[in-house]
Amino acid sequence: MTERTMGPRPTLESVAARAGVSRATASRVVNGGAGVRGALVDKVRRAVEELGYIPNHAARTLVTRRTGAIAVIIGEPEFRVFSDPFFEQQVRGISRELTAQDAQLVLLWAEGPDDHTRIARYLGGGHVDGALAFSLHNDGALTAAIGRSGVPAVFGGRPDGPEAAGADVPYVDCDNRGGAREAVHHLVSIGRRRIAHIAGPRDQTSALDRLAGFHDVLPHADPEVVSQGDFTTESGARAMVELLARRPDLDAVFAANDLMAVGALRTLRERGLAVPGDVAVVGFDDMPSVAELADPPLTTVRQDIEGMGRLMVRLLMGILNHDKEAGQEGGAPVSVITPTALVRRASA
Amino acid sequence: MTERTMGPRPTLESVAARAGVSRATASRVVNGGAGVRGALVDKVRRAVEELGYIPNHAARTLVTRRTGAIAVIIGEPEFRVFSDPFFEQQVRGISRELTAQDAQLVLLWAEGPDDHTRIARYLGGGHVDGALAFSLHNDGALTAAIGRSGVPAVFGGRPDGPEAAGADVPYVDCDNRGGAREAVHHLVSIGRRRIAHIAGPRDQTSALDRLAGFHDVLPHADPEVVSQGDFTTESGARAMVELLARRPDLDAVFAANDLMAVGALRTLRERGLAVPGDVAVVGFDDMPSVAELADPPLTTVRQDIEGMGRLMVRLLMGILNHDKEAGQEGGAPVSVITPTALVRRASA
DNA sequence: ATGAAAGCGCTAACAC
DNA sequence: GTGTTAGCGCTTTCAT
Repeated sequence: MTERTMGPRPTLESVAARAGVSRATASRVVNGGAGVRGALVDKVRRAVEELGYIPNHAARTLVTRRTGAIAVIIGEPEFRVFSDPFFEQQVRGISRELTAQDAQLVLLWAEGPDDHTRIARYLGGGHVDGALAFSLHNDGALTAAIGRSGVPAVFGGRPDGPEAAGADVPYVDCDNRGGAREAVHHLVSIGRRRIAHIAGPRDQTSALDRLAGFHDVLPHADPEVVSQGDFTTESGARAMVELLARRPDLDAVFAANDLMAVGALRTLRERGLAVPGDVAVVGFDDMPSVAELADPPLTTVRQDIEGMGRLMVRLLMGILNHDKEAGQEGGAPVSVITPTALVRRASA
Repeated sequence: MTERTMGPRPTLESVAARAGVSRATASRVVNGGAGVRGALVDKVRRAVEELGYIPNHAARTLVTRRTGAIAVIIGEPEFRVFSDPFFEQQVRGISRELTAQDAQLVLLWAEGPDDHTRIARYLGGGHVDGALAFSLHNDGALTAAIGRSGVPAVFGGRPDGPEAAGADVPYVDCDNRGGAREAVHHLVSIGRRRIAHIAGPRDQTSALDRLAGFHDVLPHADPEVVSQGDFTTESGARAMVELLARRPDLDAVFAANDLMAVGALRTLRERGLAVPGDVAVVGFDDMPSVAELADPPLTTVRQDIEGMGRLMVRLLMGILNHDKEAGQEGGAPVSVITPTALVRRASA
């Protein structure tokens, strides 16, 4: 490696000197070179190359008031947030889009209430330009802390709770309600009439919205046909047992996510019921290694999780640029609801 | 919320003014207050409180040349890095220790070769004080890029490949070889004599070291008794089939990780062989939701994964502080090998 | 113990 | 187009 005995790191000053221009011109070139004669642009570029110049981030931030970094805040009401494939996909989408926009991802892991103030301070400290957070349950305090910090933020999933009530925070979520409607419609369209629902946690908006979609199509459904789960496979199996006890004659079930649908499949198999022959099953999410590998493969509602992650970034960037230009609060923040699509496989 | 119509954010200047001291004194107080009269300390503290002053990070970094941020670099030769529970635990340990040290975690996700230069540039750009990376396979280029950047780095797992050869990079790893020895010793001590090994990928040092440990205890083992796996449950099951074909009389098997041990358990069960009656099985890792829940529960070698994550941070911080004081390269970087412990359960 | 002042590296008016 | 200049907010000698 031909590494010149690197003294102190080269500064814009040294680049300018070497190129025989002023610091201002050097700066212009480094930042795109608009309004600088081609000859000089070349000269400066060469100097940058030869010196191995890399702009000093702190100095730049100090004057521009932009850090180029975005915080991704992970609350952890549950164990295993990261192992969750849903989550991983979303963070991956975020990471990719951030990279594409040349921004950095600062990971903030909130493990408990003590961390809320720490995070609020951090956000308030101007370390990042904006924040991305997720609407998990029990995170009212975190949501509030983020709001208080004054840093623009976008949520993944529709926020809930009193803190979010009038707040009108921008978020990205899939059309949970519409997707659920489509799922139930599908069951109706293939002739099912005694349709049950395995609902997700009552403190997660996605679960509530899916339940609402179910009721949109079946407004007169008996409360007995909806059983409560918690998004785990186990709970799905248990809920299916309950439903079967209450309604032995049911001919279809819509589970609020794939994992619970797989649990239901298990119970059904144990009882010797054929799917979809006796009971048709529809899930939600279209989790890669879940829906496709289920037995039988799961008909489910797909959502573009990675895309939602990317969208969160774009939305945030939009808000940041808007803020910059419009000075004060521009138009109300606009949330994005992404479409879902029914994926037909063998289970319904 | 009593929020004064916040104009521009308060600066040290305004704090000093309000406290009736100089900026220098205010700065001293903000940074611990050493060598400042108690009365003044109080005054300044109060001003900070009243104004809601938060130090400007960029300005501070500009003069101190310290960012207070550490990069965590995630290479991704495989799909599903983050879903890996091993990985999650380690990152969690890192995150916790970083928080404890009041440092920030900047996540760098390297998805392909194109990202190497991007990452090298980022590291070289002085955005972070140091970096943490992992020794996955096929990451020679990444490792090299990190090295070239000149930023102090600590690896998780013993690095491999030509790039790491003479480089002598600091790393944190568990005593894979010693742990493997202990596992095999245990099998010997309970009277097993025909012991086989299911090895992990040949391009991962952890797998190689475990294999070496196996040979330490059984130097004359026939090559036939070691079968190749890739750390997945599936591969463990297949490897067990092979071993059984080659050595129908084997009475014990040491798998290089828990997942493969579980696979072996499955094959054994299918063949109607009792564990540990006919064949004793030992794994490696003591993965929470794997070893304990296996049937029968797995005897395995435990390593403190989260602790290793924390150690990576401490080691890095040690290097950073050392660099700062000693000016130039201090003593050679010292890696840490953490101890393992055999956990006896039912399988051996 | 405290203050005055220099300067970290950069961008952005503003002049030319 | 290009250069000059004034800070951004902070830490840190260096006097006092």
